[in-house]
Amino acid sequence: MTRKHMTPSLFASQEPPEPAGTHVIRVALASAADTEFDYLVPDALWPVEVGRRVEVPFGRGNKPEVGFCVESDVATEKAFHGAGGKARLKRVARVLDDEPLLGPDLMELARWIGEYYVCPLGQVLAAMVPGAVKRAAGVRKQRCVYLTASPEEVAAELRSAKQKQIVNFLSEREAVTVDAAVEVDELVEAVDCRPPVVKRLAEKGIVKLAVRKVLRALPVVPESMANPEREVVLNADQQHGLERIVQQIESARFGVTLLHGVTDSGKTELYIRAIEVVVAKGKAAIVLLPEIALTAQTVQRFNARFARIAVMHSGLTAGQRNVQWQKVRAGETDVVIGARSAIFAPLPNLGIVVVDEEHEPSYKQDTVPRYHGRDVAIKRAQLAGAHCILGSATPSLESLHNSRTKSSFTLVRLPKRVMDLPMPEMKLVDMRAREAVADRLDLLSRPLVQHLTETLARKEQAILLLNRRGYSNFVFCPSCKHTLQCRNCDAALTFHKTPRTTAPMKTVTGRHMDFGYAICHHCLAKTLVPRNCPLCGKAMTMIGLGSQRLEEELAARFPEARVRRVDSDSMASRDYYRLLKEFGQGRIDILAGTQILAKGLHFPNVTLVGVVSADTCLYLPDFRSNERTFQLISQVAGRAGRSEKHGTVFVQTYFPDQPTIQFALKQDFEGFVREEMKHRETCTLPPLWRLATVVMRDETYDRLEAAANKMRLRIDDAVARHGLQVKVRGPMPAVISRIQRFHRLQIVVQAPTPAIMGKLFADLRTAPPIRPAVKIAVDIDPVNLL
DNA sequence: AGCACGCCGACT
DNA sequence: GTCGGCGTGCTC
Repeated sequence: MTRKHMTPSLFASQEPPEPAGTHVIRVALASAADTEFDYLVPDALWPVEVGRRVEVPFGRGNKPEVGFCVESDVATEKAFHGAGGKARLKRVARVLDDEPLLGPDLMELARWIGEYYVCPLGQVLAAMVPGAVKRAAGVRKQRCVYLTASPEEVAAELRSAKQKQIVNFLSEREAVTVDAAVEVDELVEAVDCRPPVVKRLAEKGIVKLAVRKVLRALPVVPESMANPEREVVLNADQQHGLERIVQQIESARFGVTLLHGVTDSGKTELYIRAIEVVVAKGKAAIVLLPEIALTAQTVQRFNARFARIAVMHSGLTAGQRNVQWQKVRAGETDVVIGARSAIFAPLPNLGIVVVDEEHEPSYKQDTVPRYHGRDVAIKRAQLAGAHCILGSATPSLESLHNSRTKSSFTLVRLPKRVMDLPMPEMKLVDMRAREAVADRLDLLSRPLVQHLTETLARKEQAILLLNRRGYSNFVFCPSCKHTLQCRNCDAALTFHKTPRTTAPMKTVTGRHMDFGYAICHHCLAKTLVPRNCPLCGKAMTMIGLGSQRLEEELAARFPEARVRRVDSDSMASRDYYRLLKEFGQGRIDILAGTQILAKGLHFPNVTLVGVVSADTCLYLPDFRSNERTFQLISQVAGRAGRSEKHGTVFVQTYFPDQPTIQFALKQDFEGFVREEMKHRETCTLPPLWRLATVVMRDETYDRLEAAANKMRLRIDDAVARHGLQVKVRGPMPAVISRIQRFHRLQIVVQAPTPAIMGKLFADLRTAPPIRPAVKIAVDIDPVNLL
C-alpha cells in the first residue's frame, strides 16, 4: 500500500539533527501490518541496496524481525511521517545478504502483486524467495588453502618432502589467491598427509588458510533418465504455429501467444523450439507446469534439449532448491522449469515465459499472496518485454477472451494430433435409464462393466476417474429421479448446511442430513430445500459419491483384477510416481482415482477410460463448473488410445442432455465456448467481468455475521463514494459454510474491469480492521466460489 | 499478524 | 483487593 508521507511539522526544526552520513531505508516486514517501516542505517552497514534483507528491532519489545529493503536512501524528511511527523527511527541491526535476493524487476513485480491481490508487500516478498534460499540450506563451510609466495621463493624454508609436495601441488593448481584456493581435504588426500602439516605451513606464512562457503551441486535430474535427443519433424500446423511465435519473439516486444492445441498435438515441441530461438539470442526462459505434471519425463524432455537447465518443484530437498536458485541468479541457467512459484526465478535476462496447461486452477495460490501463476507470468513477461506462451488443449475462457479482445494476444491453433492418431470413441451412459444399473447405488453402469471385462480379458488397462473433489451434495429424488434445479439456471442446486437448521433429512446411505436451503452458485439465488419431492412427494435424498465406494465396487466385480486407487489429497508425490511406474509396467490393471489421473499421462496400453460421474464436477456449486467439466472430459479422453490400439471413453451421467456433456462428447470446444459465454455475459461473470470474494470466518456465528454485515456496509460506502460500477452480493454462507469450528460467510464482488475492482479494494485496505477476531481473506480473481 | 495495554468479572 | 478474560490499537 502506498503510505502517506507527512510534510514535516512546523516543529520539525526542533528535532535534533540526524548524525551526518546516516542513511534511512524503507523496510517491508513479513508481518501482516500493511505498512512499510523506515530505519536508520549505521554508517558501517551502508550501503543497503533494495532487495537485500535486514534484521531490525520491531515493536515495543524490539523483537528482531527480518524484512526486505524496498527503498534505499529514503529522503530524511520523507522518513518522518508518524503521528505528528515525530516518529523516532530505530536502527538496522544487521544486513543479511551480500547481494540483493531480488532485483529491480522482481521488486516491481512484487509491488504489482501486492497491489493487485491486495496483499502487504512484505508478505509478497517473503513468498517470492524460497525458504531454502533464505535459510541458506545446503551451504557448507569449506576450509581451503592457497600459496602466498612462489615455490622458488619458499623452497629454502621447506623442511620435508610432504611440505614440498604441498607447495608443488598448490602451485600446479595455481592456488595463489583466495578465489583459487584448494580445499584442505582435497589437498590432504592428494598429497597423502595429515592436516597438521598444512597448518604448520600456514604458521610459517608459506600458505594461507581461508574459509569459503560452498553449495554442493546436487543432481536434480536423474542421470539414468538421460534420453538420446530425437530429431522431431514438425507437421504443417506446428510449423505454421512456430513461425508465428518466432515472429513475435523477433519483434522484441511483449506479447502473448495462446497456443490452443488438442492433446498430443505437439505443444511441448513448440515450446522447446521457441525457447531455442530465445536462448540463441542470449536470453533465458521460464516454463511453468502444474505441480502434478512435473514428472521426471517432462523435465527430462527439456533436459535432453537444453544443457543449462534448473528445476524447481516440491520434490527437491532444501539444499537442491537453494543450488537451483543460486544457479539461476548467477545467470548460469537458460531454462527454469517448475511449478507456480518458479515464476519468481531470479533470471537476469528473461526472454520468454511458457505456461503449460494454462487453464489449470492449481496455478492459483490458495494462501496469501493469492496470486494466479498464469497472470503473474503474463505480468512478468510484460515487465521484462518478453514473450509469453500460454498452452492448453482447453484454454480458459479468460485467455480465450483476451486473445479475442487484446492486441497483445495472438491465438495459434494445433487442431490435429501428431502422427494422425485417431481421437478415441466417446460413449455416453445415461445413468437414469432403468437398464443402466442393476442397483440404484451402483457407481458402474452395465455397459461400462461389460467393456471393462472385455478390456481386462484383452490384457489391456483401464483408468476410472471419479471426480470426488468438492462438496457436491446435490438433492435428488430416488423415486422419480428428479433433481432440484435452479429457477434461473440450468443447474442443480447444492445443499447447504447452515447453522440455523431444524429438521434432519436422510441421505442415500441412511445418514441424516440437516434441513436447510440450497444456493445456486451460478446466479447466486437462494432457495429453501423441500423435504419431499415436488413431483412425486417422496422423500428427497442427497447424492454423495466417494472413491472408496468405487474401489469396493471394483473389488466385488473384478476380484481377480489388480485395482489401485489414487487419491490426490492423501498421496505423497513419491508414492504417486511409483504407482504410475507400476501401472506403466502393466502391474496394475485398473487405476481408479481423482482428477490427477486426467493429467498428461502417456500409457499406450490404456484403451478404456471411464468417467464414473461426469455430474460430480458439473454440479459443483461454482460458475466455472461447466468449464471444468468440459476440460475434465477432454483431458481424460486424451488418456485413451495413445497408440495404434483403439481407445474408448465412457462418460456416465444422470444428465445426458446437459449441453456441456453434449459438447464434451462431440469434443466441440467452439460450441461449448459460445454457449458458456452467453451465460457468463448475462450473469456478468468472468471473463467479461471480474470477480473477487471476501471470505470471513469466525467461531462465533453472531459475531461473524455482524462483522460481515459491517464489511458489506463498508463496501457499499466505498462504492458510493467513488461512484463505482460494481455488484455486491452477500454476506452469504460459503459453500463450505463451516470448517471445523469456523463458520464462513462470503461477500462476492463483481466489477466490469480490474481497474474498478482495484479502486474498491485500494479504498478498503486503508480502512481500520473490522474486528480482529474475525479473519478476513480477500481473493481477487478466485478460481472458484467454494 | 503479534503483542502489550487496559478495562470489567470470579476468585484467594 | 487482584488475576486474567479478550477487545483495541500500535508497530518506523
